[in-house]
Amino acid sequence: MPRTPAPGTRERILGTASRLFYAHGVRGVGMNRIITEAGTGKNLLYVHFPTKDDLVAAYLGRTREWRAESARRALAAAGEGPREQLVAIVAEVARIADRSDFRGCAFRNYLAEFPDDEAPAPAAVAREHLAESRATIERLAGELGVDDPAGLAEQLWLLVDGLYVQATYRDRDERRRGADAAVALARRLVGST
Amino acid sequence: MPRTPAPGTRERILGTASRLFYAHGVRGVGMNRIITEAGTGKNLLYVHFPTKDDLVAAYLGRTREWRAESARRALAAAGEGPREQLVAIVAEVARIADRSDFRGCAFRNYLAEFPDDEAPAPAAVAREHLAESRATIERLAGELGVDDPAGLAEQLWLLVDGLYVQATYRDRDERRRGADAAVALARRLVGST
DNA sequence: GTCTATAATGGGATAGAC
DNA sequence: GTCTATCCCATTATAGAC
Repeated sequence: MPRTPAPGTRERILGTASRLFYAHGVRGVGMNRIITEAGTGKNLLYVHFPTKDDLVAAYLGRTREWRAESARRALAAAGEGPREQLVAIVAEVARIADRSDFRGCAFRNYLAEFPDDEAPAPAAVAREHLAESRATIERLAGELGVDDPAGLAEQLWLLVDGLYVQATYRDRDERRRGADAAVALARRLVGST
Repeated sequence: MPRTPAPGTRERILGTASRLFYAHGVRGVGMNRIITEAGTGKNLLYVHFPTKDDLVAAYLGRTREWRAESARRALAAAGEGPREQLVAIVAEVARIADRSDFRGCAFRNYLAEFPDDEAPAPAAVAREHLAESRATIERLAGELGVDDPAGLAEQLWLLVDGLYVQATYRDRDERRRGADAAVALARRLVGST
């Protein structure tokens, strides 16, 4: 019976690849660099991830998981009403966008880099995450009982989009100001005190 | 005496390259493809643009010019007060973002694709354009005489950022709704009727 | 047998030569 | 415009270390 391969290997490769893809862009990072920085052999990487697209899809899937987990925790920590939950969503993005190592949304960055969906698997992960995030905002806006829940959801989603893209080109002080403005505006939009 | 080169050649090359860079991303378009689709010789292209970075910088510079011209026209068509001018800025972006061939902001897309500024010239063009656009909003917000002009400028800038990034991944119907929401929110923020 | 290290392969990239 | 030089890419094959 063949021995189980070292259990940490896959995670180590994926962690290194994720860090590099996120920091420098997917096309800006070659497989050789991932192999070198992960300290693994070339063969082993291709056992776990037969193609680069598989590795990219795993990177986006991993990012999607921790983003969903982070959002889930933020919603759990907020009050139960849809008003508090909507503010919590924007505030969570604002808090993330304020981190020094944050360089924008991995999914939006990926779709900007590959507009033609030439790699179906990673593009699907990115689009699914965006659709799911947006659906949450639409659902909460609907529970709010306002006149135009769809319009409110659009406006809040604009703030989320804006927060993310600012992180791709603004310095940290500017991002901080953008984050504060986004949270303040979100509170105003949902009619919170 | 050597004949003057055909005057349209440079523009034709640059036009073809711009269309391709914008549609498929800078890294997604090779020089061979530009040469083929422009119907020019390889020599001629490298005479006008010695390196790909030169061509990319010219593409962004050209885009910057028509964006500045379009914004100038929108401001001239709007009322003279800062209130109307600020709404006109957001409305102009919303109108552009609604076009079927629009695929987001060329500068934000470029910076998402090349986060490391490895090519100094194009990155400088992109960052200068963003800084200049933002300065216009800050100036107009300052002329408005509100309590927190910097905060208002941040909020309007979030809308502009959001409008642009939505165009990179949403379909046209969704973009239309986002554009309407952005203009409505901009009016509300500046206190317009 | 599991992994690393390295060479080899085929394709496409920029760029230059003629 | 075609042809070539040089390089980097993803991927595969080979050789060897523990």
